[in-house]
Amino acid sequence: MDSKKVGSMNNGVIKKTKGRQKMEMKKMSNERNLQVTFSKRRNGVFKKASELATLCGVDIAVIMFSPGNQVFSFGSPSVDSVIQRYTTQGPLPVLTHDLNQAQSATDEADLHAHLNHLSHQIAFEKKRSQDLNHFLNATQDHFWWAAPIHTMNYSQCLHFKNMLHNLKTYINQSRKKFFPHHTSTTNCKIDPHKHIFMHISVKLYGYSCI
Amino acid sequence: MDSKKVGSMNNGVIKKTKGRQKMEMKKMSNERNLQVTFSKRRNGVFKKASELATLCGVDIAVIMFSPGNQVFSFGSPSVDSVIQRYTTQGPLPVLTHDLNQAQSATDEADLHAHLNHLSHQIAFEKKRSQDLNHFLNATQDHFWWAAPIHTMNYSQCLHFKNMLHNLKTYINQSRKKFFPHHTSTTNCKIDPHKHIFMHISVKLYGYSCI
DNA sequence: CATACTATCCTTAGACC
DNA sequence: AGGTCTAAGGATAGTAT
Repeated sequence: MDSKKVGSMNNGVIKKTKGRQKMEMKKMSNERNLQVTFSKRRNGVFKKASELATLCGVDIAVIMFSPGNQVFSFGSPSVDSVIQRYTTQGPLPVLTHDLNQAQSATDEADLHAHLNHLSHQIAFEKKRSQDLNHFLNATQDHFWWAAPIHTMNYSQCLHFKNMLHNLKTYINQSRKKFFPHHTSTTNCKIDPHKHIFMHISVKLYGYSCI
Repeated sequence: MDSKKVGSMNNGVIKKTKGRQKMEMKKMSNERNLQVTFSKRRNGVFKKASELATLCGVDIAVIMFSPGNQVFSFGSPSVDSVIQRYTTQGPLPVLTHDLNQAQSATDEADLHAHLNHLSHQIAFEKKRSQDLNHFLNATQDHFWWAAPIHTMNYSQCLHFKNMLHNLKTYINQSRKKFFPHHTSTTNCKIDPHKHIFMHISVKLYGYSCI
């Protein structure tokens, strides 16, 4: 129904929805929003880089380290090839942009914030190591792709994506074959072009393997 | 005056203005437009990267080679620092850096040792995947398990079955962990932790493996 | 944490300077 | 090469799920 629309109507009163607001160019204070924003914008940057590579046929690499000290990268044709080319032929100071230089002044407040941040990182790593430990204990003979998604690099994700795509196809075939009257549908969304660094989603409602 | 508006009026005839058109995701044919687009989008990517660095406090590097083989780069705090960090610890997702603060030296040492141990295991898994990727790059083809199921031989099917079994186990694990009170089998999210590069979601309503 | 939604704001193709 | 303008399409902050 229409009533599902968020913020459009509420008790017959038009409620002001929170659209996009002008972004203040400084580090976000709200940790929660920061996380969401990072996730979104990270994909945004990767997408832009991918489009640029496709449209203009340029080689490009993007490397970033999240606040949690985790690495994310995108490369066309590959991160390593671009880096190698860069280190070989081009550390020439052609164009280095320093747009965000205004905040590079490190004062005591920054240092304090940094230390605070580091302790957060420690906590994060600790939790993460626990997750990994549990996982490793649980599956002695696991395959790489069964590892937590965030440990995969780009090519591994591609790999995984292809696997899921194929899996979906096969599942659909099997379902039709063995459950022709099953009305439910598999819902595996694989965006072919836009989000190449992709989001794939799989839900296991019921699975049985002989 | 209004007459300065480009394309709005021409000889008393409303002329269709050229707004932005939906972009076809392939290399642009027109050399001139390609050059212009590259210049615009290059700045766009740099801007996005800069905003991401500022808003979320991430270290990021962008390197690209124009069609004319010219280097453009952006880095926060610097391209080289990010590259170095990437080449040093990059392929390994975990690994911390040392702290100057000796607040909890014991915990830190413990944690570091633990992470080190885990990183070895991860490295092992990484190597496996790299070997696989290498082989697959050589053939420039799809991965065997990504091929239609009927082209698999017996051992491959076995392998695939194990893969699915593992996937299922892991998914269930994750579900129990993050949705302990979720009684239904719906919505099994692979969501071990933050910073997931992609989200997977598959519905398996019926699957049978030979 | 990821995602769906929507209102806003931003980016940019194409043409012109 | 850059900068301007316009209109369309894209990106995304905040929120709820």
